[in-house]
Amino acid sequence: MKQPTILDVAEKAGVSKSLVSLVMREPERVSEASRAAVLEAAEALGYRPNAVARSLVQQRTRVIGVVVSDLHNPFFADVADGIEEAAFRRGYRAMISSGFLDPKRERGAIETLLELRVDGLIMLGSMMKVANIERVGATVPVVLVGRHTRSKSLDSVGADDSAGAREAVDHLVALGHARIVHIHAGTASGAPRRRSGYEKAMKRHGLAEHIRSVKGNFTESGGRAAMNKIIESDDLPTAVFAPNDFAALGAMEAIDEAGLDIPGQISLVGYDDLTLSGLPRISLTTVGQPREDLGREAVHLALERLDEGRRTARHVVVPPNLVVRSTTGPPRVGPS
Amino acid sequence: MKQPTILDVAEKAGVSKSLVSLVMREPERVSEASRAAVLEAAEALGYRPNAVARSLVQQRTRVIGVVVSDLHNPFFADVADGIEEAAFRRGYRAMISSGFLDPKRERGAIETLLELRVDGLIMLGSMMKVANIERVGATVPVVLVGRHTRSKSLDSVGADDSAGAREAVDHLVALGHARIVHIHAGTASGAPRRRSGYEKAMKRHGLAEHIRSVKGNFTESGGRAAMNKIIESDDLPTAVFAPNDFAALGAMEAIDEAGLDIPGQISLVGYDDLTLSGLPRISLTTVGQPREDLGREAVHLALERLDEGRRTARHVVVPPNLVVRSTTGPPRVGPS
DNA sequence: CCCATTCTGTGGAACGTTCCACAGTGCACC
DNA sequence: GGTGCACTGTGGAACGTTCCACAGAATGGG
Repeated sequence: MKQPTILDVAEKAGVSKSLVSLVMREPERVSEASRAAVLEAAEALGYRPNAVARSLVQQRTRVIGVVVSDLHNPFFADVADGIEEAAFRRGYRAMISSGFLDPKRERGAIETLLELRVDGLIMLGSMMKVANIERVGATVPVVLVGRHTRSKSLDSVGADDSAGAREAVDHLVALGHARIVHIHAGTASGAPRRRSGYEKAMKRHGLAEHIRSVKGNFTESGGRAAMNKIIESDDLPTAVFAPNDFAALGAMEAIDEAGLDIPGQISLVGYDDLTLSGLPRISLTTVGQPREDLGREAVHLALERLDEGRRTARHVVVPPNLVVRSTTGPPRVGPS
Repeated sequence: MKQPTILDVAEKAGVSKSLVSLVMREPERVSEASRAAVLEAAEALGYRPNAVARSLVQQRTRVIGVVVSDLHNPFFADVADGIEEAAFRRGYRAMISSGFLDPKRERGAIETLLELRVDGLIMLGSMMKVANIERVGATVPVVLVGRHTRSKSLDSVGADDSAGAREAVDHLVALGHARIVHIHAGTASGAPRRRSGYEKAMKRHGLAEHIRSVKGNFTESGGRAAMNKIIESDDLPTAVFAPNDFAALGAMEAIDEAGLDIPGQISLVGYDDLTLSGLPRISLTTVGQPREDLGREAVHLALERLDEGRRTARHVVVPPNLVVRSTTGPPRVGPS
């Protein structure tokens, strides 16, 4: 059970510990003979370098901490994939931890990661206040994903939610819709931009009078409740723009239950392009984000600070893309 | 950027480093006065214990490594949640790493985790050969989740796939089905048991002559392809039992496209009870597994070895439960 | 043939903790 | 009033690496 150390290898190979260390790190700088002896000894003993000891002396772990607000959200899983991939390629690894959709537990996860001395921190869909995160940013580089900020100390990367909302509205207007309602998700990560993007786009099309936002959130039940409220109101819109796919799914359920037809009576647009949104029975029109790119870009930002010494904040915005499926169509013409 | 150490705190508080350490670990053993002085100094400096140094001297990290074969599979996300939860409660934390559905990369993830000296390893849906994993088991406690093994050195926890398959068949037979086809997923994790469970249950019902397995796999496209083959064959069954929900979803698509009615003409049962299977438009009858329990049990097994010194392998089996939704119903009576 | 340079390899300090043996102080008890 | 014990606190060793200054041997140029 006790693992061999560098000293065991050195003894077995008949060399000093320093030489063993050198073989592990820069084999080309060691003579053929010693290198072979060391490698053979290491192999025979089943030696595995102790990253803990290395981290202690090097004052860095080559680990990037990733706090995911919700592991279940497939959106984050894709981003996390991109992060792991990119980190690995640059000689780092990612350590993923869940925030359990709770700012307190998220705070705890960060604290743990910092005690483990991760070199950088990437936050996916954080629920915490930016000011609190900024305090963390004083210790290690922090990158916010999917959340915009003007912070001077934090980096961020996210899709252009405002542009995404505009694309959604443009698409609906092009189909002939005017009475387009937005379900908004309050101040949640990215939600305000989607809302203002919707409002701006509506105005640009001269539809300011039809702007109407109903409070919901990023969950299925939130979308369902909001949609029910819309259905119960006396004027039914011809299209609904949900704040994300989960909410859209909830809205879809509410519409189905009300016996209304999608897209015949109500067109529906989501946001995020989850895998499940592409299932034939769902086939939701939605705004996609380049998820793995977001992850890769986040790693890149962290490493710029870590390895290249950048000190000023950068905020990267990537363009979203509309994915048209079967939940949108032209509105029914004339009075129903 | 340089973080304060225990020595900085000791100096500021005017005590020895040992005392600071003691305050951090067992505050009640320190006099009121010194404790206050130390805590105040720590707070003022923003001191955060260095887990790397602690791990080095304690020869343990209190971290459990989790290798997930595929982060996108929501099934694993749920299990991972249970793991993190249970680990945290017992004073450990989980470090999640992806295997990217590739044995080689899985192997790499394990190696990295071992270099970081995780105290235990939990493998979710591993793609590696058991023999290779057993070698790892010589170093740290390893728990296999969702995969059965008779290994003498590895622990495992999984649902009783055979019983789950039986429940599925029993349900279909109770509805009046006899021509029940199984889409099998070859030798993939858990698949053989589901298949043999199906066969045994069919025999028990005296339906041995109707046993029919079609090759598929655990993916949507695999389920779709298998279902298409079934549809093209000249005798259409009245019910299909898929190896998991993804495959069932693929089968559902194939059935929809063929213009057949579910459950009118074909009943469909999946396996895993993914969240998306509960969506109203999908509403798949499926066999559920207590996912978070699996995670909790896995942590428990690892900690039994770690903290209680168990040395013999344990294999825990938890019962699955059938979730009846809308894709199953009585077969159409008489000749179609 | 001597000196400078390159090539290999070495020993010790350092990283930031924990843990252990031990020291001093004060108090109760006989 | 001495003895023993509980209570607080201390200093040093240890954990397994990396890194640095340096040493000795080999090589090459003049």
